[in-house]
Amino acid sequence: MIRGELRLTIRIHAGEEIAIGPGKADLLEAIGRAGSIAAAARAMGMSYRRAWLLVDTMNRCFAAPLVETHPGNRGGGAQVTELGREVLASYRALQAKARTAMDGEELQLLQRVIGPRD
Amino acid sequence: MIRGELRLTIRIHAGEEIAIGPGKADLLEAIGRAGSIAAAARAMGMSYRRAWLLVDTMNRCFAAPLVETHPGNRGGGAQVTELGREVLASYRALQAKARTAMDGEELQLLQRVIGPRD
DNA sequence: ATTAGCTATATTCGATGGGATATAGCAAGC
DNA sequence: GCTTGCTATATCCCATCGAATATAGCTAAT
Repeated sequence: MIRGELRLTIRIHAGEEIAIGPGKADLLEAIGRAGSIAAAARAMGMSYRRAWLLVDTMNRCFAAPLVETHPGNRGGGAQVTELGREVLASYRALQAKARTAMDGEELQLLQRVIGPRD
Repeated sequence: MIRGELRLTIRIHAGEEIAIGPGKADLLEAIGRAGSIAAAARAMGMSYRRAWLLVDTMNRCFAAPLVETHPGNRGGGAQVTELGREVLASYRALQAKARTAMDGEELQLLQRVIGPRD
């Protein structure tokens, strides 16, 4: 019998665009680890184009860039800025707070009544 | 200067499908008010087809239907079942708990650093 | 019986998102 | 100076989503 899986999505919008959400947060982390947009994209199994577009949106939505980029092979790549780290940490903190806040009887009820067929 | 708008999305998955999320919860409420899928769809500005598909998914994902339907003009329509009301109430409670849990300095930081341009 | 308005379903079409691909420019190492 | 692997961008193609449309069956009121 399949039980319900909770998925919580936090997005912060800036007008029409999504300044940060789950995908962008993950990408930010991946860039921090990988040191470049291209390597982060490969690690996440996403196209460079998509990763670049996400970074571009983030950088445009915030008061200052979350990711700094430099062209070139050995000297090039991308780094997460100080603001980027702050934003990421705040986003993760929000996720954690929301997640723990939801533990309770309502969630258990919902998960309990999820489909006993297939 | 545009400030960030928070959007919190709670989804409960049953395998591949979404058993309930923000759109289905709103639809459930609209059906409760309108008394039919068709009227609810009109009220929400969505096609009957889409509304029906959402209802179908909900009914299949849960242990018992959240919406009971009856064909026909005057005697027909759709009602939210007791389980449907429970699920909706629980979902709304989860939303409220998560929303209030997120109020704090992290959220304020995020909203403060959202784009001062355009 | 006819009509109205619902459920239930198939088909078609247009918009959108994202992958794949192709350049072009740049910086460091060889 | 050549190569490599990054950034930055345009183009094309395909899959998916949902609106629009078209039936068909049902039920109650007229």
